[in-house]
Amino acid sequence: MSLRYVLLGLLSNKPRSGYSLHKSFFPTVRPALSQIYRTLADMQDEGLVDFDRLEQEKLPDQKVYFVTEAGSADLDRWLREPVPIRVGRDMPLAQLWFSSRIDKEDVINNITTYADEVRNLIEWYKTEARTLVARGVHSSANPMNELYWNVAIHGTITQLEAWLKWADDAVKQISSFEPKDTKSPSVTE
Amino acid sequence: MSLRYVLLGLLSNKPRSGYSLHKSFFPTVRPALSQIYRTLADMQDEGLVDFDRLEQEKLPDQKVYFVTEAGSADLDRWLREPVPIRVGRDMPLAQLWFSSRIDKEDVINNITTYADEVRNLIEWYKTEARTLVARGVHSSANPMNELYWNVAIHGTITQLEAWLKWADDAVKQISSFEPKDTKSPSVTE
DNA sequence: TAGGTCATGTAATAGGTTACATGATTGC
DNA sequence: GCAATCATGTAACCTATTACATGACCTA
Repeated sequence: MSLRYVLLGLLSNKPRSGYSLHKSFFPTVRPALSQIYRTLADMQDEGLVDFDRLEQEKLPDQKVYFVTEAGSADLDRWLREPVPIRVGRDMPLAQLWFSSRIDKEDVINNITTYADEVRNLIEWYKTEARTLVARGVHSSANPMNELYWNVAIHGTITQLEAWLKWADDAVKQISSFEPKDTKSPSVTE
Repeated sequence: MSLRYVLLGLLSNKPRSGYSLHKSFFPTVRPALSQIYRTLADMQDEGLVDFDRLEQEKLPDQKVYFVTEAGSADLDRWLREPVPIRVGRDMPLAQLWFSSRIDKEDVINNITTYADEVRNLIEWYKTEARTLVARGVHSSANPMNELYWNVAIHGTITQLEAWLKWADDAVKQISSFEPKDTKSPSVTE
């Protein structure tokens, strides 16, 4: 996902701690906290971010990270540059590739489980995600943010709905498929 | 993608060398050859695969890997188990999230570039991929393979078509969007 | 008093890419 | 003669996950 640039982007909206950055992610795509800390440390070494120490009474100190000039320039450069697409690497499809080794029922079962999970995700993006974003828009100065954030969420939902449609088709095709011999082993060569 | 299981699956169809495994992947999802060699070595250490050395005249020796009993059991276990889905981590969407920092025209430009790439991929999966698979089916004993491989390819195409549809929508929405103030900086607080 | 939130991290492991190294054969 | 194909790998680097470690405060 290129964590570095997402962190730069988030910090450019508002400086915050590693802990707070972690919570800024949707739960569905949230990286490990330890990874965020390490990436921040690396970026600081490279001069892309820096931090102010914030002392709090009764709570632990925070390192409040912000984007430097160099970091800001790097982010803008990245935003203007086309980034690679990755398709066809999904594990469920990889499984299917070799599924003739197992029973049809097990294959259908997996696809169904998968579809249920996707349905939940769609629901989440249509409700929770929209709510989170609406709050975020409120705290942001730029009027374009609402547009872009909605378009981005719409993108994820479009993807998920494509998976659902595919899963339905797949289950139909697989369950209705009748090979010459399923039980009696006669055609071996 | 869980390379280990894809390699086990490919080898379970037919034993072959690391070099040959590399060529068995669609170019769009092909891992680095060095990664394949390393994964094979790891799997051999764990007893999931082993190899016979094939000496060729005029060509370098091959290590022809095959799946062991343990490897076969491991593959079957994995095939029956639901695997995680990952959605929303696509870099183009991550970019969009922070694109209010750059010009609308640059954003549209990126999405257009992306859509062109997707169109090419769709074309490829509908022609080349089908051809490659047709050859593969021919060399495979199990009658279910053709079904599963077609369903898998259909899945990738469905995904790609969803991206295209989204890209069209996105460009329309972004180009028609008119914020209150783009040039004159008046609403700052 | 047990579990959750706030807040920082290290260490080990796994997965993946790019660059580099070797060397014979084949086709243009 | 030069590039591509066949065939093996090592080394460095980057990205990501899981487990472990610390410690104060707050709530049930």
